[in-house]
Amino acid sequence: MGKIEEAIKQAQFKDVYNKAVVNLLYTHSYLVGFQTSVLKPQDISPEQYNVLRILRGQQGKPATIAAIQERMLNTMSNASRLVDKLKAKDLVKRDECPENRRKVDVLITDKGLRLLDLLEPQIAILNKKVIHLEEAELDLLNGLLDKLRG
Amino acid sequence: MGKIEEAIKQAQFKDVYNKAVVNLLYTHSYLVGFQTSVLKPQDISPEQYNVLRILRGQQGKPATIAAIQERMLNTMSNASRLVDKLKAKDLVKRDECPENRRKVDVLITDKGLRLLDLLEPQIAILNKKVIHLEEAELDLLNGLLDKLRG
DNA sequence: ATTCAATTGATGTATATACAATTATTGTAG
DNA sequence: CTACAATAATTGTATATACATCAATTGAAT
Repeated sequence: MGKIEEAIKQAQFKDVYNKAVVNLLYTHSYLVGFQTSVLKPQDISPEQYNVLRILRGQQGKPATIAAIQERMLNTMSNASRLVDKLKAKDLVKRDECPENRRKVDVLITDKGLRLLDLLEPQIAILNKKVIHLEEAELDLLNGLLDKLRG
Repeated sequence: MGKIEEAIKQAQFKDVYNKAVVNLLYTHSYLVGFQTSVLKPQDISPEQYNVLRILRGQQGKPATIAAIQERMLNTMSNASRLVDKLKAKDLVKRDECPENRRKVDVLITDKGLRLLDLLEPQIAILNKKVIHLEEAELDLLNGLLDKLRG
C-alpha cells in the first residue's frame, strides 16, 4: 500500500497538516475494515464491541448511559440505541436505577463477557498482522497522537 | 486532553497494538468533529467535501463513479449517492458517458470550485489550531501511518 | 448471431453518527 | 408548596457506511 499519495492517487497536499488529516482518516478506514471482518461473523459492530469493553471495564459496577457515552470513541453518539441492540442479543442487561429513576444501570452479562473472551484474541492476532509497526514505533505513534490532541 | 488513557478513562490496554488502534479511532473522531464544524455551516458533509476535492483534482477531466470510489477515504462506500446529493446542490454535474452508456461522467461545477475556495482556507486555519504538532512531528506521523499500513 | 459472463452504476436494508427535540424525573428558588 | 430549571435518557430526522442485490450495458465465446 505504501505512501498515502499513492493510496488515494493524489499527487500532493496543500500542507503537511492536511496530509496528516487525510492520512489519519485513511488509516482509520483501513483499521476499522479489519476489525469488522472479525466482529461481523459474531453479528456485532465495532461500536457495540466498544460498549461491551467499556462495560467490562466497570468490573461488576453498573454504568449509566451517560457514563458509557463519556468513554466512547465517537464523542456525541448514541449509547442509548447501542445498548438497545446489545440487550436484544442478551449481551447486556439494563435496569432502572433505584435511587434515581431518570438513570439506568447497564451491566454486561456472562454471555457478553464470553463474547469478549472469544473476540479479543482474534482481534489481537489480526492487529499484529495488519499493523506493520514494531513496539517502539507504536509507542512513538501513541505519543504523537496524544500530543496532536493537545 | 492529553493521554488516551485519561481521554477515555481506561486504566490500561491489553497491548500496545490495541492502544494504538483505540488512539487512532479516538483521534479520528477528534479531527472529524472539527472539520464538521467548518463544513456544516455550508451544508456539506466531510464525505461530500472529500468527493469535491477528488473531482477538482481531475483538472477538468470527468471522473466516473468507480474512479471516485477508488480515491475515497472510506473504501467501500457509496459514491453514487454522494454524487446525487452534490448534484442536488449544483456542486457537480453528472452526464451519461457517450462512448460507454454504463458509465457516468461526473464534473465539479464552478459553484463547487467556489465552495472549495471558501472552505479550504478555513480548514487550514482550523487544522493548525487543533493539531498540536510541529511540521517535523507531522512528517514523522505521516511516515508512521504509511508504514503501519505496510 | 446468440448466449453468457463481466462491468458499471443504482437501489435496498441494517447499522451508526450527529444533532435537535421531547419526555420523565429530580433539584432548587421564591 | 409550586414553578421553573437541570439532569438523564429516549426518540426523530438527515446523513453516511457496508454490504448485497439488481438492472442495464458491453464484451467475449461458441
